[in-house]
Amino acid sequence: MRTDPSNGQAGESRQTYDQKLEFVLQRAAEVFAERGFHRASIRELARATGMSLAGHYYYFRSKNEALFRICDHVLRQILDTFEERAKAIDDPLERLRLLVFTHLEISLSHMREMKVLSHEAESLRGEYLAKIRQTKKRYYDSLASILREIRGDRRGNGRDLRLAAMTLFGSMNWIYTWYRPEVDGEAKRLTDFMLGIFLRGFLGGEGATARRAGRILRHPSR
Amino acid sequence: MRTDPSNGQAGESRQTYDQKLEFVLQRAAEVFAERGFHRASIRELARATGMSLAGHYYYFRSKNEALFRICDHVLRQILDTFEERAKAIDDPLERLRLLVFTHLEISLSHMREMKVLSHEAESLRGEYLAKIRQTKKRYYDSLASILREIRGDRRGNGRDLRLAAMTLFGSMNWIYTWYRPEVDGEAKRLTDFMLGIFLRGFLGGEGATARRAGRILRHPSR
DNA sequence: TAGCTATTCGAACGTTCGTTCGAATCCTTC
DNA sequence: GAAGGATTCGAACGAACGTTCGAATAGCTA
Repeated sequence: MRTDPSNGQAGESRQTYDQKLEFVLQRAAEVFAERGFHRASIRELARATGMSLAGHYYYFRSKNEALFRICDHVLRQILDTFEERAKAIDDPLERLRLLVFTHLEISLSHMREMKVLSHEAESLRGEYLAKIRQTKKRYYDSLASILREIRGDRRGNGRDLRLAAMTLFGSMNWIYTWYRPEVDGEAKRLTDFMLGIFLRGFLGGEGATARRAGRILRHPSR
Repeated sequence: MRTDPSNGQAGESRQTYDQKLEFVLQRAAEVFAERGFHRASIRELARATGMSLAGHYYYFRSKNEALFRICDHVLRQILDTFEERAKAIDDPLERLRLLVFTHLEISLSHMREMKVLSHEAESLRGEYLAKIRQTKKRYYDSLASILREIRGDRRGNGRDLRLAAMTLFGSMNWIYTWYRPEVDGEAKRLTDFMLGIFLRGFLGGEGATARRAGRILRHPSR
């Protein structure tokens, strides 16, 4: 049995393994999203992939590892994409728009993985849970630091900042419970809407930053 | 075996039965909230109540019925409390504040039940699921109609209204994932904060309604 | 105290679960 | 076409699950 994907022989076979792993995890995400992690069995996963029950254990050590990989992958995808895109951006308002847009864009294109992440990640145990929480915290810190910068530490306190961040995360992470693509439009529209509500609310509609936010909200740069 | 609580003999014994049922469901909510509905077993519930495994089937027909009762009870509690309180209130801004406050107040005082409702209700099947969804829709319609009244149908469209309602619900329903009473304060503070963000954002900071909302937000009536 | 009903229990049933293991098959390389 | 690792499979394991059922107990009424 192969113990570590990176140890395999190089070339074509390596690629095939990674592709199949991705395929298996994608189907797993669909099954977990539809049925819930604990209710879904690996026998159902077998039905969804066309493989045998035992065959899946070639791609993950346990059901929990499969869950971890799904959660970790989509969470890192959001965080990495945001950090890559934000490298060239200094304006905190633009960085906030980028964070919201990236979050929503990946949420809509990976709805099932996001549902699994939001809904089932806390079922993880031990090291798996610790790693996911650590990445989530890194993500939260990114948002909090942007908000702190936007507000310029002139008003409010740390508790308000925490509430603001959680309020925004709540709006975004709740999407998987109601979003329907044919009704609700695409990521850009949702970004304009949710960022609009949040930013006007967060800045209180007064001051120079708020007026600049008003211009950005009326003429979004992307 | 008793088939319907309301058929029992009257008086003390009746009261005892209802009290014990409430006790059992409260413990069940704690276990379901902590472990998740599918992972939690009735044997664990037995450990939490001090009763035997079989004894629980005197209070509910199935594990699914227990879940339904928990969800239905807390959902109705929010809706009924809000409708009762809102009877005497005409101003839609005040009604919105009442809705948010009631939702948050009951969320904080029944955090475990709310977590079960938000997290596990979609695991229900058949008639149970239909009933919960129906009540949720009634609740959504209440909010949507208030928002429509506030906006006065002057701007935006039905889709925007839907997004606004879901954005607000998202902020409120996400609370169970992060709320810590010693850090985040009580329902009134959360209401002022979340309603403030949402209302300024929803009204766009312009027009007479927005100015009136500004006054209400600065001098909350409760 | 006797009798009746409400309440609780121990024990078991059939099912499904995650996981393991040795064998079978596939695919590449020589 | 033989060799050898990569990949897949059938079959089975023990454990845990939701639910049932008849018996036992508790508590009230007569």
